[in-house]
Amino acid sequence: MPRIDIPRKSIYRLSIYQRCLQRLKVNHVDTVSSEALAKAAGVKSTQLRKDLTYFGQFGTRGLGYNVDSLSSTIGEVLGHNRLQPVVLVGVGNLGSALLRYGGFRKEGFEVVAAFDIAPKPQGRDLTIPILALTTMDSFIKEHQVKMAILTVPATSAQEVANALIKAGVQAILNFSPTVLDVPEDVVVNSVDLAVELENLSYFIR
Amino acid sequence: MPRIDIPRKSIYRLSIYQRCLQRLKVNHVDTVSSEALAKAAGVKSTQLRKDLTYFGQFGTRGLGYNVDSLSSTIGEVLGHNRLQPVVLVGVGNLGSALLRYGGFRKEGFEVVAAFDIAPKPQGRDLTIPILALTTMDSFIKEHQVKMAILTVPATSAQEVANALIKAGVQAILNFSPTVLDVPEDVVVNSVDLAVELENLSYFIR
DNA sequence: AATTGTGAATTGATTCACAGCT
DNA sequence: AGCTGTGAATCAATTCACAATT
Repeated sequence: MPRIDIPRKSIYRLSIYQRCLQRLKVNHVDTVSSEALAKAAGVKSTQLRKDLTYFGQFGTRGLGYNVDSLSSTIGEVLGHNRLQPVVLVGVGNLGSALLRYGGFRKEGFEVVAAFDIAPKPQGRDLTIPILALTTMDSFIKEHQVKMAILTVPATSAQEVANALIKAGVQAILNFSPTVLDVPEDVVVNSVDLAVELENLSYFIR
Repeated sequence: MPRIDIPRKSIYRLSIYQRCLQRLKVNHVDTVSSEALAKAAGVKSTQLRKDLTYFGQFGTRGLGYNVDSLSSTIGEVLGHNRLQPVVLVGVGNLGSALLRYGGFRKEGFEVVAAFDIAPKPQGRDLTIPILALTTMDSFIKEHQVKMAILTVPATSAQEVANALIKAGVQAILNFSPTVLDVPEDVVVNSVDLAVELENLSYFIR
């Protein structure tokens, strides 16, 4: 696995290409040029081609890419052609909104359980069980969950992250406004809403 | 304003330093070295120092940085020492969760109004008015709003973005899973939850 | 003695330019 | 003729190494 020297950003863009391809598929387009796909994804065509060559050769010179096959190849590369179980920890405002947000499922992720210190009765519209934090470790081990969404307050984020990792979680999508300290074989993507806003405010005159 | 050749990522990190400084302030620490602050922010000390020099010299050699003054300098640079009004468009699951999420206010942002095609009666716990999309343009102009949070479905994202920009919005925090096409004097930060998850799934073995 | 600030070196990502297929 | 794939060139960001300062 030469996963190590492929730019992180290329992997991100792969997801974006994937989404554009899906849209093309819906519109019954079956072939697309790097030029056209790149435009839809908001990047240069050379970048798209370079991104793809990290993983192999998927196009036909003179013609372009087959939408179906490129899409399934990218799916394979991203490792989500099978449904991936995910747990969510911290059922506050944001946490419960994410639980209700169905968008993950069609992208290949299934939130199989949510955990909270106060395991409130799940809302009528929720099918996902909200369980006590104390049962998290065994649940993760039993269901071999590798991914987690972290929506707890900043003060407990590190502690919960440690527990997740100890139980076997390898990737965390972190919404808590904290820098998590994790072993190097664990990946964290942080989404910090305040930081995003602050960043924007720099650019307005 | 030499805003143009300062790495975007440096600006992001500024926000993170800011948060760490805030924490130090609470703990009554009044001086910090680049080494210590960098560690808290999860970066190398040279990077922190380089980031800061884009804006000036704020430290004392042999000693470090004054927490208070560095924090207020960064606040100035990021342009949010005054309260910044923000509108939110699209009061679905995610949108209403963000409305309830109070975290923005203490970072200097105030969500002054929310808009939706179907202006549902605002929940009992919400003080923010939820208005009809048709009133958005005049509201934004009247209140001179420069920033918006976009939480509408992908299908209407571009259209709503156009309307926001036409009304005078200069920065958009976009949660819709779409690539927005905007004029170059408008900044967009996109948070795409599915892309973040997909990206993580690449890294788990 | 400690720690910042910064030019130079390095590493990494993007874009160019064109060779190679279909 | 058209479009991909890719080594080379360029551009950008990070890290190093150390001079400057308190």
